[in-house]
Amino acid sequence: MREEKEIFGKYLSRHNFRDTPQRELILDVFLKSKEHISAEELYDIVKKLDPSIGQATVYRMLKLLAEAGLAREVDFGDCVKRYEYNYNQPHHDHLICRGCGKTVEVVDDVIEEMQKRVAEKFGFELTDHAMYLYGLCENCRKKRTNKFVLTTYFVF
Amino acid sequence: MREEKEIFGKYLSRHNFRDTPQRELILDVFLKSKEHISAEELYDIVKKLDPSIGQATVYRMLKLLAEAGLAREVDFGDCVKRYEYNYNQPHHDHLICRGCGKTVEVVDDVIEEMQKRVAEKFGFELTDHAMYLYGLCENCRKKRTNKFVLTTYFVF
DNA sequence: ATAATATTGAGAATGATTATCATTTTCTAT
DNA sequence: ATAGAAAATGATAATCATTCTCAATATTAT
Ligand SMILES: [Mn+2]
Ligand SMILES: [Mn+2]
Ligand SMILES: [Zn+2]
Ligand SMILES: [Zn+2]
Repeated sequence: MREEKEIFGKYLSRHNFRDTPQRELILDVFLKSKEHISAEELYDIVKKLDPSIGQATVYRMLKLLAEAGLAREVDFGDCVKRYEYNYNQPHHDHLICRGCGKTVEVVDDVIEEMQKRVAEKFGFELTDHAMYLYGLCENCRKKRTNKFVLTTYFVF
Repeated sequence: MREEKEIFGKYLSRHNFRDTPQRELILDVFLKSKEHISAEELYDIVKKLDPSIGQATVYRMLKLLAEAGLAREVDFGDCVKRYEYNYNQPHHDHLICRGCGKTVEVVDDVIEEMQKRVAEKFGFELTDHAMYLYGLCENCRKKRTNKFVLTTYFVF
């Protein structure tokens, strides 16, 4: 909390950007927010605390946070940019349930290593990657099965 | 070519969809097109052959092709849906150059296997995944290096 | 305090995609 | 071949997240 604000403060002065109450408020809310928040979701919280804040400011701020290394952008496949806390966090990928949207953060060293090798095999130097594993969580699998049983039961 | 048209014809009749000259033309063009084509790009080609065709029809047709299993949707991270030929094709992922956009189709059995295991470890049944490896191709790395050398030369 | 510069909020604009709807086309049963 | 039901089409409007524009305001270094 304290440390992140310092990091961001340094980022601002390093770029001759200015410290404003809007930026401070948005940073506070972001740091307290749950993971994978979208600009709209963040804006909804922020405007309750200060209705005068415009949504463009929230969009702009999230971009700054990503540039400052405090946030990472993710996209679970719906083309809505979501942001997660990224300061001193180890890299991870995501496992997402197609049924309920539940996400799990995962990382596998073998996969990470093989990705690098695959890239090198084709003369590429890997800079980054996007990996999203989609599936059905335990709960959603149960529901799916029940529905199927029910349907066939009625049909025949 | 012949086979794909048959597949699509069966798909149409199975769903009580109709065979139209627009659909035939768009299918023809899609089958001849280069990989990873967007709706707009396909529309640009199609409208030269038949200027009366609307772009909505092209969008609708690509959705049908994906449903019929003839096309697969991909998104290289810019939130533009692209479609690639998918009939009897083995699964593959993509390696994309951040410098020039060049793509390479890749697949790694170890990665595929580990993805399944990671999902299972968290109680998920994997249905599909999106994996995009981003990097710099050999050419772009050379350019990048040259630019860097030049810059530092001038700065110091 | 001042001037230079950055930031803000409102609203317009964007760009890819989808929805709407009146008109036209296809298919199927006569 | 023909009529009638159903589906498809093309033009256009709508959507949605995001970015842009710009006049008004705030911050910062002097
Ligand atoms: Mn995450
Ligand atoms: Mn491909
Ligand atoms: Zn679930
Ligand atoms: Zn390249």
